[in-house]
Amino acid sequence: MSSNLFQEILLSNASKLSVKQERIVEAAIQLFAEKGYSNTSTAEIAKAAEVSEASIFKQYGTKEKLLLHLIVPRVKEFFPVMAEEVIGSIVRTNSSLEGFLRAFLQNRVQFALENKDILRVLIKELVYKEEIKKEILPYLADVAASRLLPVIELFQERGELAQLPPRTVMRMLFTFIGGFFASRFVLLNQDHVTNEEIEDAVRFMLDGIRNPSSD
Amino acid sequence: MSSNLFQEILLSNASKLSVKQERIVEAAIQLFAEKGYSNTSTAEIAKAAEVSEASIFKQYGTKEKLLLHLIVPRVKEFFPVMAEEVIGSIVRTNSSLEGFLRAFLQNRVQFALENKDILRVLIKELVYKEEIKKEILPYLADVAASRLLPVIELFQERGELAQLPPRTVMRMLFTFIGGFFASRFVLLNQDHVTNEEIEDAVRFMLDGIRNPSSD
Amino acid sequence: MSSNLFQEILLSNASKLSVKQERIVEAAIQLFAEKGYSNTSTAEIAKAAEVSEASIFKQYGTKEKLLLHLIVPRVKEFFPVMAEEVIGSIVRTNSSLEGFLRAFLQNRVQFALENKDILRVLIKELVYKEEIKKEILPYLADVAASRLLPVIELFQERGELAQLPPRTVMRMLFTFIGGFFASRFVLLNQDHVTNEEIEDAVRFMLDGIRNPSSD
Amino acid sequence: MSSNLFQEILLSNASKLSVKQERIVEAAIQLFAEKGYSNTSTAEIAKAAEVSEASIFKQYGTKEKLLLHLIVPRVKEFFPVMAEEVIGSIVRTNSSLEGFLRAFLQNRVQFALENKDILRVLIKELVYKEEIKKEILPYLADVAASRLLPVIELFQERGELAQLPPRTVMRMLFTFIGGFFASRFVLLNQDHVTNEEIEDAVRFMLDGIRNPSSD
DNA sequence: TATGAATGAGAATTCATTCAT
DNA sequence: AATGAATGAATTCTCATTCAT
Repeated sequence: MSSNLFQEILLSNASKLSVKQERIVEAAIQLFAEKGYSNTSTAEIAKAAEVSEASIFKQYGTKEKLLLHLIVPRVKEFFPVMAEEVIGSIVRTNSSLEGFLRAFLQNRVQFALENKDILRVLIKELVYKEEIKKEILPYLADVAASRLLPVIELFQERGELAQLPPRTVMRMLFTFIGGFFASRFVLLNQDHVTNEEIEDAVRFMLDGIRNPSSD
Repeated sequence: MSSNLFQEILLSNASKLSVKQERIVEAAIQLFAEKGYSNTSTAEIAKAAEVSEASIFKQYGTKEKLLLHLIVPRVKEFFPVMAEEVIGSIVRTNSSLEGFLRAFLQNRVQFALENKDILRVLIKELVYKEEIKKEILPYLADVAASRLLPVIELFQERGELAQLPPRTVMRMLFTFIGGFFASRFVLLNQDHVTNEEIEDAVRFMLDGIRNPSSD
Repeated sequence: MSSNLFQEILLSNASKLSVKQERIVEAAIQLFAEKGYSNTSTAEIAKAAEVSEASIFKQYGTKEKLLLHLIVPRVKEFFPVMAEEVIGSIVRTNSSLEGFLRAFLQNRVQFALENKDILRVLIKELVYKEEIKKEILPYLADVAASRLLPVIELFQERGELAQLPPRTVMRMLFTFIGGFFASRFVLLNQDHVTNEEIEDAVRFMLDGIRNPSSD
Repeated sequence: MSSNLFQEILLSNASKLSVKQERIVEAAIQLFAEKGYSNTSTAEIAKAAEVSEASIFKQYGTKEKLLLHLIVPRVKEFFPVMAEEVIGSIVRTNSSLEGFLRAFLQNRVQFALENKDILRVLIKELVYKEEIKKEILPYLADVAASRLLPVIELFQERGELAQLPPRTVMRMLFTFIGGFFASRFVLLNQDHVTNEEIEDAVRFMLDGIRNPSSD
């Protein structure tokens, strides 16, 4: 029943939100980020947004649709943008693999910090809610793969990247980057990420932990 | 209020469970693993376990205590064991860093597959439930650090491991391994892990993705 | 935790109640009066009031708050009024001690009969529920003392009242009048009080049981 | 269904209680006295008595029977004794009305203090529980009347007591004494009663509050 | 005699949702 | 467009009671 909700909302062009609707969205994001969708009642959202519960339902129909209305537009905005703005531009500037990874991570961390709450909601519900997972995970995987694989292949052609199957490289990067975002923003609830941390991460992705001079 | 629950249960020696009580535990683990603690009602658990709801509460007092009674003993069992059995033994056999990582990952993946549901519960609630996170995460971090840091230092002395701050190495490994377990067992809900996957992971942790011959 | 409930409700100006809300109040008073707060379920109240249980909780939050919302406004109304309307006016008309006691008792009995159920609730819970006792008894004692002591002193000045410590007189009167109301309206559940009973009571308060001509 | 319970227990000769049974009785009396029968669970009693809940039910069948087993034997012991020991003896010693009232009140206050908890239970449940009231109140009234009326008539013959209908005198005394006990031991939960208080009460019962020299 | 284990029937409370105004 | 009022269906938890051992 909810399997088409994601598509629906994905394709719909979000109309401008009124002041009250904006308040609902903000309150919901914040509460969902903190306590999770399942542990947040519509009454709490209404109170935090200073609107009536009825208004929420008038606007969004069900609590689940509200969740999707929060997540989907940001997901749409998050990953596709990754393609053009981030990857494309960087690659064309003939940057090194290291430069690319650094810029990519910096850029996405920046974005995550600016959208921290919605990211927390996304990660939490991706882990917790089967419906969300089933709807969004394949989409994320597809989009991300279509953006990242060409880059990986490009760097392999340039000889900067180990000759592993591109999908293997991608999987490793996703595993690490996913772990990075989940641990920093959800588990540790960090409000900022130091340059050092980013450098460590870039270094790890590039070279791992082995002492290169050990033979 | 619940901050002592963890300690309490951690220190308590679980008494033997009757058949019905065993059924409660199994049903709860399975349901929590699938739908999450917050989306599982005690009525569902009772039905799945074929006991009365009252029996659950007689035994565990509250739903939250039930959750902790599922998680805590396994967490106790999971990590400390890591020290002696896994790390210790492996290190003493003078194995290489690569051998250690491979054995470690194989061993923990094996353990995870044997305790998949409880691991899923743990990861889900670690991400979702503030109380669980606050109680268990520091404990996990402590135990894990006390086990892993000596190993890291050992391999650094042997010159096999890059001369990075041990805590940095540890953080990177946790990030990756955490991402590995969370993605495989929670997001993808895999029932097995191929050798290839493990080899890829070991390779990535050791050497990253850079082409070593690129200079 | 409930110690501020009384104050809260005491100070709050009850808003107008809808028809259904009025029905809740009536049903609750009647049931609490008959069976006591602790032996009345919210389901029973809902059924008697022909509303849903949810409506009760939407309106009052908890069962205990409902109880206080029944009691407090009436207590407020009951005793202060005693001051101006009853005592004040009577005293100023230069009535005798006997006339005062008679009028006072008649007036309060009249009031009690008109508010019999709520009085029964009050007395029952005053006796039974520590929280109610702790919150309301001191308030009742204060208000009553502040009204009655001046009257006692006035009649002592006039020489109509025995030269006993005013507080002693007050305590005796409270003991007797409290016993009178509790026995008549709670124990015996009387629906009316005869003039004869009032006269007997007035006589007893004034002169006790001793034969005055016995010396 | 419970209307014969009282008679049953009243007529049964209580057998000696075992140690555990004694503990049950003590725990129940104390808890009922504090929180009331309706707000005390059998689980609490079992815990306080350090026996199993099953033992309580084995012994007493139902919670209500337990209550009656606590109350009835003491009520039996309380009032009949009043006849012989208290009233009879005092009257025959040709004591004055004042002496009688003083001795009576002193004696019953003493008894009440020695059995404070059971008295609190009795008063609370008399006020709160219809079944208890219906069963015990008539019995109390009967016994008390049969003891007190002869005394009243005796003092009237001696001319010490006002020439009022004996039942009227009795009712006034009950009202006052009931109010005295209820307020001191239940509402105020006093642990002792001063001589002064007793003197004040005796004085009030005898002479009321009127200034005798006012004519 | 004593009790550990189990439970059916309720209890208070919460929740997402509807609808008339 | 917004909401106050209302609720059916759960939800967590409690309770007196039973019974096999």
